[in-house]
Parts: sequence; C-alpha cells; structure tokens
Amino acid sequence: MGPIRHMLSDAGVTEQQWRVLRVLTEEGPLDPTRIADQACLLLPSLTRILQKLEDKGMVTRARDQVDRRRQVIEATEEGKALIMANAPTSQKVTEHLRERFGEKRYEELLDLLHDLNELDV
Amino acid sequence: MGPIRHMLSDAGVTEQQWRVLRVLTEEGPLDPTRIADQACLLLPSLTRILQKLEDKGMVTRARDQVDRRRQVIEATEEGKALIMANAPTSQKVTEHLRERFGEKRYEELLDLLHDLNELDV
DNA sequence: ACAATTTATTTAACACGTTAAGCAACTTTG
DNA sequence: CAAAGTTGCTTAACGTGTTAAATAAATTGT
Repeated sequence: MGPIRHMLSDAGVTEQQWRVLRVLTEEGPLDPTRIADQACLLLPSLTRILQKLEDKGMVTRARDQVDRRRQVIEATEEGKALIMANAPTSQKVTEHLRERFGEKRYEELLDLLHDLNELDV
Repeated sequence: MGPIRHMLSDAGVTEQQWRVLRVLTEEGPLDPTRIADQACLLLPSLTRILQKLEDKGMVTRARDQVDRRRQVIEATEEGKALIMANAPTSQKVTEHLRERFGEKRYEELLDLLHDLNELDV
C-alpha cells in the first residue's frame, strides 16, 4: 500500500483519517458509532482521529439535540475538498493494483476477507 | 482472532511475541534480521519485542563473534516451554477456523494474501 | 418517580506499525 | 590504508489497535 500512503502523506492525512473523511463526504453527517462501523475502526481509535481532524479543521461536531449522548460529525468544505482533490489519484492506484493482481483474483480476495470478517462475529 | 489472543494473554505474551518465540523454537538461534523476516515484523518493532522477551527471560542474546554488528537470539527453555505448552490449543483454534471457513477457501485466501504480499515488493 | 441497566462516547494504558534518523561495525574503493 | 559507502540494529516520534474502566445521558422495571 505504499503509493496510497505516499499520496496521503502529501495530503497531510493518515489512512484512517482519509477513510473517515471519505465516509463523511460520501454519506453526509454521521454519528461516531456509524462512522466507526463504516470505516472499520474501533471507537477509541475514532475518538482520537476525530480530535485530530477537528484540530485540522476537516470536521465539525455537534451534539444531537434529541439524544444528547450522541454527536453529529460533519466534514467541512476543506475536508470534502481534500477527498475530492485526491479521489482521482486514489482511484488510479486502486485500478492499477486491480490490474496487476488480476480482476478476478482481486474480487475473490475481497469476498474471502469479507466472509472471514463476518465469521468472527 | 479472538480465541488465539485469549490463549496468548493467558500465557502472558502478545501475538507478536508468540510469533517470535515460535520462530526461534522451530528454527533455533537466529539473528534479528532473519527473525523479522520470518515473523513478518519490521526491525524497529522487533527491537522492542526482543527487549520485552529478554526481560521475561524468554530469550537470550549474544553478539556474533565473526561479525560484531550481528546478534544471535535464542529461546530459553522457559520460552520454548511456553510454545510447546500452547501449541495444541493453537493448532485446535487454527483447525477450527479452517473447518468453519472451509478448507478450500482457507487455502485460497492464504494463497491470495501471499501473492498480494509479493506483488508490492 | 427512581434505582438499575443500557447506550454513546471518552480516557487510560500498553503494545505495535511506520518512517526517519542515529550509531557502530564491516566492506569497498581509490 | 583511509575516506566513503553499506549493513545490522536501535532510538525517536507519531499514530493506531486493543482492552478495560470511566462518564454521562437515555431507557427500563417496579
């Protein structure tokens, strides 16, 4: 995963911060529990990541007015811009890997990993 | 991977410490570079892990007399005993997973992961 | 209503992954 | 042979993974 990390470190975010921003950009405002689920992160990790993203001005937080335990996290314009700006490169890297590894085997691998993940639950 | 970690935390070692001890038990004394290769660890991680294992009396270190940059790490009797004592449980967990996931798909997954790993090199 | 439980999130503590820099011992080259 | 480069390992710094405990705000049961 070298090339992706290189792109990301140029952009000033880590892999996980990227994943969180991507989820928020694609799905809109979400609470931490759902972000963690979508981005495959545990909540304690997400807590730290959101703090960093907030410091960088990439996300904002608001308390849910209905259930005040809950928060609503939203990507800022700057956060979304970072995702948009790097999406093409990210996609190129993914497609390059997909080709090099073989489309069929790539899909097979994703399937197997997905099923393995389900299994442990 | 819950059940393996449970066994290991009962035994008082982490996954990585377990892997290092296993390599040393199976292959005999080795230098850190080869341990890192066999156990899929980067050297900075291995440095810390060996320090912990040494503190626990699980391994000993000696300088290579031919090339004094190099070290020779060896598992102590206590270290080997820990591996031996837990090997049956470890194997049961592996076989259980193998069955639950399907032998064929298990092998497929290992192959694909292996090839993916080669690819990045 | 209110004590007990559950849910959402955070904090803490420890270990590892990763990159870069440092250091000492060995090898190569001019 | 000495300067330059390489190799083997360690240290440092930062971020994440993982587990357990803490906190605060619902929800449930009586």
